[in-house]
Amino acid sequence: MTERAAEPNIEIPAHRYNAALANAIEAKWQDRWEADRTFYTPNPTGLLTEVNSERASLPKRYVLDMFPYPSGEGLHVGHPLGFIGTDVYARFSRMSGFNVLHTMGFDAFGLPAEQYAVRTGQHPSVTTAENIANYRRQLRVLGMAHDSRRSIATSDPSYYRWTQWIFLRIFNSWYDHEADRARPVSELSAELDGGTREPDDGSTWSELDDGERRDYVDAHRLVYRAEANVNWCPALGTVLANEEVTADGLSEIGNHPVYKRPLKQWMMRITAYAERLIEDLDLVDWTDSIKLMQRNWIGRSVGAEVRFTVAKHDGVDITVFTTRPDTLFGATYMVLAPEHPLVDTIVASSWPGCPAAWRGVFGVDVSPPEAVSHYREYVAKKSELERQSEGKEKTGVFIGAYAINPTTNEKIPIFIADYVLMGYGTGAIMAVPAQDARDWDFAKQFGLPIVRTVQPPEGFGDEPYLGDGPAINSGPLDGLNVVDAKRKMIEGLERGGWGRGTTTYKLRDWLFSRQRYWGEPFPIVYGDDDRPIAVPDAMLPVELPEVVDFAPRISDDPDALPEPPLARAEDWVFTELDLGDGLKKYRRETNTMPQWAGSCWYYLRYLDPTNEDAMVDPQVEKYWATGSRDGAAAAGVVDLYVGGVEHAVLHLLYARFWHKVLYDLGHVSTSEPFQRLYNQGYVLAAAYVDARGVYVEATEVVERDGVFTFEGEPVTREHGKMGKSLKNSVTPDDICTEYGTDTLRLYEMFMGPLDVSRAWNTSDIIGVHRFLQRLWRNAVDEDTGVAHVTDLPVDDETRRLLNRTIAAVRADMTNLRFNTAVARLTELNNRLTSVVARDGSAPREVVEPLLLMTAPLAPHIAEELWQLTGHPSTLAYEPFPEADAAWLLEDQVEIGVQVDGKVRARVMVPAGSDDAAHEAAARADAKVAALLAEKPVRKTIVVAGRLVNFIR
RNA sequence: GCCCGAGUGGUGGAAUGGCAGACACGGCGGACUCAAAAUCCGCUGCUCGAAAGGGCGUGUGGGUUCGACUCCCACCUCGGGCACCA
Repeated sequence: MTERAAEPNIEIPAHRYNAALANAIEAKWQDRWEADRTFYTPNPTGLLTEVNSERASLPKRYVLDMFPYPSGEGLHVGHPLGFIGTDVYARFSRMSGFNVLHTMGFDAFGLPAEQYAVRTGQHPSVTTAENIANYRRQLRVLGMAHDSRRSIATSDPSYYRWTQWIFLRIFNSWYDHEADRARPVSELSAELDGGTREPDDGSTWSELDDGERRDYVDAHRLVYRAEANVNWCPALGTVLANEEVTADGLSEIGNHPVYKRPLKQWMMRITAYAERLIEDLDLVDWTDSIKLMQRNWIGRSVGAEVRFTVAKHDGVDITVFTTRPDTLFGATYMVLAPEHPLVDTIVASSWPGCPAAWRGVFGVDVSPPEAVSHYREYVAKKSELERQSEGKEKTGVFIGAYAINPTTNEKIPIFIADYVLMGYGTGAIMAVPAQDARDWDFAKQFGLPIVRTVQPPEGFGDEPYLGDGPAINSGPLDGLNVVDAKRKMIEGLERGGWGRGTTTYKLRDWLFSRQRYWGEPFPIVYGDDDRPIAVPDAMLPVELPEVVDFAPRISDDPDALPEPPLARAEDWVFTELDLGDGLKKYRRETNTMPQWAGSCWYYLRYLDPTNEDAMVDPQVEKYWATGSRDGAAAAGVVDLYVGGVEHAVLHLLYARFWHKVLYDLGHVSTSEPFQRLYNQGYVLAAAYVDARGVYVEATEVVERDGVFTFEGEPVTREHGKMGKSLKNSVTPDDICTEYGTDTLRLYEMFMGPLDVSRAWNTSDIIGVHRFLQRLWRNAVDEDTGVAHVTDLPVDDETRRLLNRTIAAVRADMTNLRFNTAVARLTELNNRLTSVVARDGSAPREVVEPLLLMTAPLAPHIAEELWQLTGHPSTLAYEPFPEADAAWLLEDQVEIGVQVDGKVRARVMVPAGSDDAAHEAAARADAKVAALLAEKPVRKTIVVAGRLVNFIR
């Protein structure tokens, strides 16, 4: 602000709306909303029924933000963009007659708190509590109308008790593919015991002993343990998910080297839901681009599995997956993933006659097994960046063995190469260089034969051909197009027992365990036989032990073994429990859950956060999931979910997966969690880089004539996402102090459409601040602080503008177009300014609807003015204004007159007049008449109320 | 490399087949003031013109249409996502 109150002869009116007054009003209303419990949302039954209880009979609307990780930095103005958007929408929804659920929790487990703890010795629970307190303070300053009782933190034992409870529901389930849903494993055991179901692995149930039966059931659970090739990061002492490793092979957090190594891990069988996760995207209102991202991530592909026999190894088969079974005649070699289990079985002890290049780059003297182990080492070390820079350069090693192509009976060499991944399909491919770009590059590199099986068009070059065409060199398939050839090949494979049509997914099972301290402990113990046993529900939560040394055992040695911090809490790990058969000794699971676990279901806990008997009361769940709402029946419980697009795949997919398991088991009544998803844009800001390429503090950069300097040194300007790393943060606290919260809220909503990234520019804020100042001045005498409103009617033109504004703002609010809503309100307010200048007072007929429409955006000033204009109670539940249709119509409308598509004149016509009247009015214009006199008119187009176009 | 999205005044943006540039910032001018600030009023896409008025204009090039920022094709640039997915 540039108020110069300190200078002597300056008179600022005593009641001018400036930062000081705004802050006083804001503090007053924030205190009052809290004291009056204004935004408590009633449940229809159960624990949270006592305040605002009459609203529980209204249709419900559930508005949700992606909850934040409470970092030590606090919020910058980029964070609340979505929060303000949902707050505006929630306030608008309350005024539109909905019982609105809106609150804010904290995704409080996670690596940053743990790393900070390792550095400083401060316990993560202490820093987390401090950070949450700071976030709550900042959110309160922003004027959020949250139901504070419903806030949760995922690291709170009263919350993660239920995360563990859900884990056990999933652990105790299996996927019944015939019924296409998850069912309790107790039912699986009962069916096997009762003989109504046979094991699906060829064994006979009655011949299995108790241990084998348990192993069978364990192997079918939705949560299971498996050796997984994981990203082991010795420096963090933990295993990272693929998604947490950067493109150059470093940990996303901390940039430490990451090595691949096999390790026994907990997995969740999300792949069982692959098909439903794709299909049910049709039920939700998400943007097509987000749906497409999820579909691509799940990556369904339809094709066939083909069995190849291995020459000189009787009974050893390799099964491959291919999307192009029609090209089998052109399979001239085969590639296994380097870690494929059959490699060690079939690798030759010495090279058969083969080109030297096939032996790899490890020297001519090494044997095939040595070459294999060298290559595996090479692959484990190779970073993603190095692979990327290789481009079309392919690497691999011939393992000295041959497979038989079942269609040609020819021997084809078997290679290992890192372009084949163990986690996709069967970890083995048949290579068809003529019809696949990667196989083509590999074949060219290693001098392997290329046989076309699809006829490319005339003039096609020396390249792989991926298009359609008649089959050639393919025996009985010759002449068929790709689709028909695929079908015929699959029939042939199935008849001959060489394969079958099948579908695979890119999606892999979810690696669920972490070797960290600051996460949910698994509710799992091990008995003497080392088989996992679920901790009974009654013993939940399994609380994190209060260890002193919670740091993971970090190491520079890539061969070091992961040791979770919890393993060192021996008093906790070794325990005596009575699991129904007397006190016995058990060992606790020492892995913890990933951060995604807590965020998979927080929206369900918001429904009934204080319930100690259930995750959520079933009746409460039913109300918020299926309770009457405005439109058609919905598949998702949350009506509007707003958050960053960076969660487009992982979080949203994991949460959908958990929700579907809970749905299958009857714990929730909708098949999807989030009905409407909206991705807000990022707040960008200028950032400055010095000569060394290091970011400098943006607030201290000086501009002169387009040249930017920092401490006298020239710096370069860039644009990037606001945040600590670019040193360009602006905090909401500073803006609230300098202009007021309402100004900040209004500015963030006015900057642009919610879903578009926008540049922060503090100097633009003054515009919306002036809007509020003018609104205040229109309703209140700046000298006395008393409202000057009149009950006299307004002129017709103003009344028309009022009603047009109401109609437009209502539509904008519904569609989250807050930027244009602010523009419409500004227009109306500017009109009101002229009316006040003319009449000396403001017509209540305009002021009141204007206040009510402004209230969702700038609630504090709206409440204050509502009170000053004579209303004792809050406007939070006042009905949102409705337009009077009679005043939406004009007497006269201006239309454009085009001659040959060019606008040449504008004329007035009576509203609702017919085409002939439009044309007559247009022809009556002197300029138009002059133009039309030059040449005859061939055709006339009239769009009523819009334009007339004369074509000559 | 593949996939998705976006390119409109000096700036943020508005208009989803029908009068391009709403609203705001910035700029220019005026009123008020000794003066400045604040406030209020007016002008502000580029260009030719003293003016009246004309020409051009939504990344580029084509196309569909009486009419295209909007739909289609190709290209360019920027942003985001993915990593050899058979």
